[in-house]
Amino acid sequence: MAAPKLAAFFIRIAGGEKKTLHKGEVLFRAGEPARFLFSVATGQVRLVRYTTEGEAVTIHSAARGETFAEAALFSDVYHCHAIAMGPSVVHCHPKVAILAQLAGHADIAADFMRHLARQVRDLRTLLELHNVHAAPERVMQYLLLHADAESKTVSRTLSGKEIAQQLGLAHETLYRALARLEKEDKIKRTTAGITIRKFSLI
Amino acid sequence: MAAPKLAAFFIRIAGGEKKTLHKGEVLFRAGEPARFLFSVATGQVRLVRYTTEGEAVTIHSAARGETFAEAALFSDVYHCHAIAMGPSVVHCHPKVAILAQLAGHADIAADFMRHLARQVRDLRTLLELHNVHAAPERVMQYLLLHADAESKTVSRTLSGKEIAQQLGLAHETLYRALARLEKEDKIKRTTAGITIRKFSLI
DNA sequence: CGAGTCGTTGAACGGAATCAATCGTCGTGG
DNA sequence: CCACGACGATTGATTCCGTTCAACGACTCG
Repeated sequence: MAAPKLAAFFIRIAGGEKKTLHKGEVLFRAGEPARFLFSVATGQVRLVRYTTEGEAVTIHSAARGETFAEAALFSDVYHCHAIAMGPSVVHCHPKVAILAQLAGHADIAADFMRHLARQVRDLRTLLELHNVHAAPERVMQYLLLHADAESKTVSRTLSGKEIAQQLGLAHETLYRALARLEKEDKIKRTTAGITIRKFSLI
Repeated sequence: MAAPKLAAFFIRIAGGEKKTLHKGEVLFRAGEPARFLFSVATGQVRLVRYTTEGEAVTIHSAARGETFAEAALFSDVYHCHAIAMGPSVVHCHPKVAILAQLAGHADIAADFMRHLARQVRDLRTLLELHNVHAAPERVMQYLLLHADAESKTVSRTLSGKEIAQQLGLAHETLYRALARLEKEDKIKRTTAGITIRKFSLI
């Protein structure tokens, strides 16, 4: 995923301040003036809208390393609520500073576009992955897409639960799929990560 | 979805030439120099990679109105293959022309960033939608997100099959979900579109 | 007037979610 | 330093519902 890179990009051009949230704390509400973009250092922040009946509709769950509210750059107010799902730390990047940088430096603007385009591509790939119905197959393709080309290994940067959430699987299903793939000798699990035995992307 | 708007944006700044593809025709291959960005006028184009074993991995299915290969802007070569899934017409937008416009006009660059950011937001929303497991609920939330605020109606711009594909559902399941929602009096289907009876987003 | 596609409903199967329980590890505080 | 709690990883049993296969009417387009 390119999200961590985008977070680094934000930090580089804006120098954000940190903010610590406890579980359930509201970072911003719909209608409030949009002054910051955010990146998640630790924890998880969920963006939700509410129906007139009070039912919540989740727009996005930003996990560790991901950014959110980029659209705030082009909007006066936020259009959803941001709520911490657990104890979390977020970086706040002032919108005006980012806009100034983007307007003043064509190379920085190009960088930003590159990062957005990459994120679009990654999201579409992930979305396509969700259309693979068989769990072991979906996991295998995820691993193929994320494996290092040289070592054919996916490092343990994300926990199993986090990967399962990305893949839209229950974590039990993910572990079962991994166990099955290992039994079929398609992957090998070590402390370092998961190594692919048979396949690799051209 | 914002994709159609992005397509219009491309056309506005680049003036693309049309290209007609028959089913199975290859638009570009991985490794070829990236000279164009594309938008789908009619039909459907699929982006795929292949494993060393020859197994196809779909990266993205670009439907009518959507754009693809935006990442080509920042890459010398394409990193996947593009294949028409059926008889299709695509607009080809010369990369150099777009880059020149983006570099020369800060307002156009800002437009492009806005469109990319919107697309990121839409994709994340769609991704989140896939985590709703119950089909009627998923369909309901899709309708809530896409309904016109005034009329509370989703117009029939996409066919049922296309919506089902977006939602990651078999089309039969979508129709069953719609039938059930209508029986529960939550929606009303007319020739104009689908009207939401009870809910609406704040 | 066919051919093809969309919309719709039925029946049966399979597999993922869910509930539940266990084990290991890490950090924390007493 | 150890007891405790929290959480990740793992496996088992059961339920449920979405997929799949199948069939049919309606509609459009050539």
